[in-house]
Amino acid sequence: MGAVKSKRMPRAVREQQMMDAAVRTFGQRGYRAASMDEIAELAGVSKPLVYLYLNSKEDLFSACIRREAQSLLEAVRAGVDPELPADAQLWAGLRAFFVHTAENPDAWSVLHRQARSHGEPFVSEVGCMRDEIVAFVTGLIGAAAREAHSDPALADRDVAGLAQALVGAAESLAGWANDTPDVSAREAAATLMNFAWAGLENLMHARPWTPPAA
Amino acid sequence: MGAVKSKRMPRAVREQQMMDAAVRTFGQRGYRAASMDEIAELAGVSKPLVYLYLNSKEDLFSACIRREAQSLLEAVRAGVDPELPADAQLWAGLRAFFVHTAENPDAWSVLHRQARSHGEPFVSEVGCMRDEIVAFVTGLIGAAAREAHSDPALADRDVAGLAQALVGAAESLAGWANDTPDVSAREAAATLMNFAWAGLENLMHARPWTPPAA
Amino acid sequence: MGAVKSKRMPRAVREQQMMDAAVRTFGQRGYRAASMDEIAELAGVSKPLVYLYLNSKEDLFSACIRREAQSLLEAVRAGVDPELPADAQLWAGLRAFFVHTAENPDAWSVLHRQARSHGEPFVSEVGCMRDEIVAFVTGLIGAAAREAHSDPALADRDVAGLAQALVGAAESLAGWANDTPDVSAREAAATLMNFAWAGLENLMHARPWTPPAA
Amino acid sequence: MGAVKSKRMPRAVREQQMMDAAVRTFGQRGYRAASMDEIAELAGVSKPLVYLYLNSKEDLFSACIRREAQSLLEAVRAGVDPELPADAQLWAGLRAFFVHTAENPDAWSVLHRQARSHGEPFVSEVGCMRDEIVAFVTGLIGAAAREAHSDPALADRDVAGLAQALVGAAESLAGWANDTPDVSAREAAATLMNFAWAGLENLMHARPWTPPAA
DNA sequence: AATGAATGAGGTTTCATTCAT
DNA sequence: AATGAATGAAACCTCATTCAT
Repeated sequence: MGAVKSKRMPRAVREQQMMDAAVRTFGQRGYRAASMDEIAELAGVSKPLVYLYLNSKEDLFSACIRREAQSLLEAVRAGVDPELPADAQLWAGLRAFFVHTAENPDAWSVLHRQARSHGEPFVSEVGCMRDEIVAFVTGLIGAAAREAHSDPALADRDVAGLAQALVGAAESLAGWANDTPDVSAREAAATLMNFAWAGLENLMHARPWTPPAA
Repeated sequence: MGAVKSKRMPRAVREQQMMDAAVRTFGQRGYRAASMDEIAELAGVSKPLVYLYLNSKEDLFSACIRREAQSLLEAVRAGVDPELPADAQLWAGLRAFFVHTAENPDAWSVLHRQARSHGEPFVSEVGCMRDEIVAFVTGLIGAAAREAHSDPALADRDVAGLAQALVGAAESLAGWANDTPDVSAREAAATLMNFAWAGLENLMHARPWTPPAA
Repeated sequence: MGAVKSKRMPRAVREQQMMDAAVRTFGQRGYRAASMDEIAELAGVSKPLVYLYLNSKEDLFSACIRREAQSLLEAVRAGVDPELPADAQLWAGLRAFFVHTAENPDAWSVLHRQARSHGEPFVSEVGCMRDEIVAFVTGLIGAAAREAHSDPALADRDVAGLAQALVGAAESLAGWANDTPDVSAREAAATLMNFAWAGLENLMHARPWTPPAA
Repeated sequence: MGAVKSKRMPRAVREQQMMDAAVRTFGQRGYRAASMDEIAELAGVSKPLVYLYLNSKEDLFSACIRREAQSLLEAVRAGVDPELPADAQLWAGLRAFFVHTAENPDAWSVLHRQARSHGEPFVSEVGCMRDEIVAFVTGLIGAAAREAHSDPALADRDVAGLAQALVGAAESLAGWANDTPDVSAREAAATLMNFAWAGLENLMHARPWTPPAA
């Protein structure tokens, strides 16, 4: 099943193999339901080696979260060209995001579903990554507003709200796209972009929707 | 702690007590980490009684999912007045949704986080509820389009995508509102409405954002 | 092997059976080498029941220490008649002590050997019992000195030193008597009494041995 | 931490380093709780080297027992001058004993506590040393009796009992002195000498304590 | 209607020990 | 002379589940 069982690998390589197996197992079974036995077997090593290198189930899970969070962040960053206009950057970033989550569904499950359902060491860990993404998006939205000479200038609070909603919707759509056949990354990105860009424009041109008198 | 320990309750009441305890425990600990011991203790009954009434941990979890899904659906339906215009209906539905998730955070955790991370019997169960909500929202969007004499008519596929994105964003915001202090249900609803309505209007007036040449 | 395997005993009885098995196992194998599996089997129950009733290996060991320390103390106290003269009381106490340690060699091993080699929760626990015994002996020696109208009065510090040496020697002899065939409790007691009483008399008559000029 | 990590030492030296580390670890943690990992690390070598030189944990422990037993015996022997009178020899031997055990508490813990709590290969090993010490003391007591023209001659059996009690008391006091702050080796030796010499004199002058009619 | 007593199965973790270089 | 890589076996502990009343 797992990787070809080749013996006596250098530590760094084995560690990556173990984390690959761990991400797959955690992503599919969840943190609690995943067993170290299964992870070790999938990695093609014995359980004690997993403990020798990665210390404990908790540490292993944390390591996975950090590795995959880094990987996702880098994928998004690598996908955008900072020379382009803001809407093109956002579009590129969303595509990169959905492509990455589609290509690494277990990693996405670890980051989005499992890490958030299992309490404190982990929630913070993904929280950091999410904050970085939100900051990135916030920057893009701000830049877009300036490019459009938005008048009156978009309030910071509105920008933040938009960014939160956008990232939230993206997270949710990623899960949906993964779980639903025949939804391509590009399609998910386009749907969201449509949604998001419209909201942006309306806000920038001071045409917000207002609640009826409560 | 749990309910006052009074003996000899009719079955229906006891069952509800057990499910209350179960929802709380599942919501906070997760499906795997929750133990039948803890649930029984919190419910103020012995473990065999839980098994007598609810059969197994899996059945108990399913029962919780169904009960809470129903409860959420009813809350949303009860919140909207079908006589109002579509945007007012949407606004009311969102508020009802966010109020309910804020008032029942454990139930929301069960539906949104725990049920979706634990494989097949459960994922389908929440899937049904979600489909009903999506259908409901789809209906609203369609109605809104007709009210606006949208021309050309909004494609069904676009409506579906929008509804998905809207529901996804709502789900995401519900978690965010629950986890973040000082975010009221009303605020979450307004943020999302702003976001959503703008996208809707743009689409209905045929001003979609189009991707640059791929 | 173990107790007859009779099912559905009341909790208190089962607990005693488990502790009997535990004392035997801990006494013979040592704290670390004893396995909960072995204890459970010897007690004729399954391992989970041991954990249900006694919580953890550490708690089980502590419980054994406390029970056996109590038992030994009571045996010694029951053995002496406070109406008798001090030397007779000492003699009776020693006999009771050696009889008890001979009849419960595993318990004595737990108290004297195992508990003292395994760090802090346990060392204090036996320390308490030992202190009670030392106090008891100190009282007897003081009484003996007064009965003999010791002149000059025996210094408190000397009494304490004697009591420590006496108890230490008794502890040591108990192990020796248990490990050596053909040494009766009575014989051990007589040897020690001989040894101790002589020291007492010399001290009481102010004939201490003095080191040569260092 | 452990020895400075210098490579390519001759085997004999490395072996001593390992045994130093082993004695320290066994003495503090106990036989079972000590891990070969810890010993190897403390010795500044890799685990396979420990196995290459010392074969197994059991062999390593045995080797420690033998080395430390020898060391203690030699210390005691070196402390006494056979030209002196018997009481001076006893006094010197006790001092040497207590000094050695105080200076090597881990070694003493190995010999007195750990070796005796872990079954057969080890118990015999320390038993040998103990027998040598008892024989040595027996000789001294006999000599003292002869010097004193003890009349009637002290029965061999009494001498043996006394020697056992003396050695037992010494062992016990050694532990007590190590565990109790502010008890010097000299003080422990004096306490015991006082105790012992009095008993000896009484016996030699045929003034034994006799139990009341049993 | 309800429970005290009990367990099979499986989880994480540690450890003495060996292999190949 | 020395070690990095690796493991079989067994330890402690937990949990869903049932039996007998």
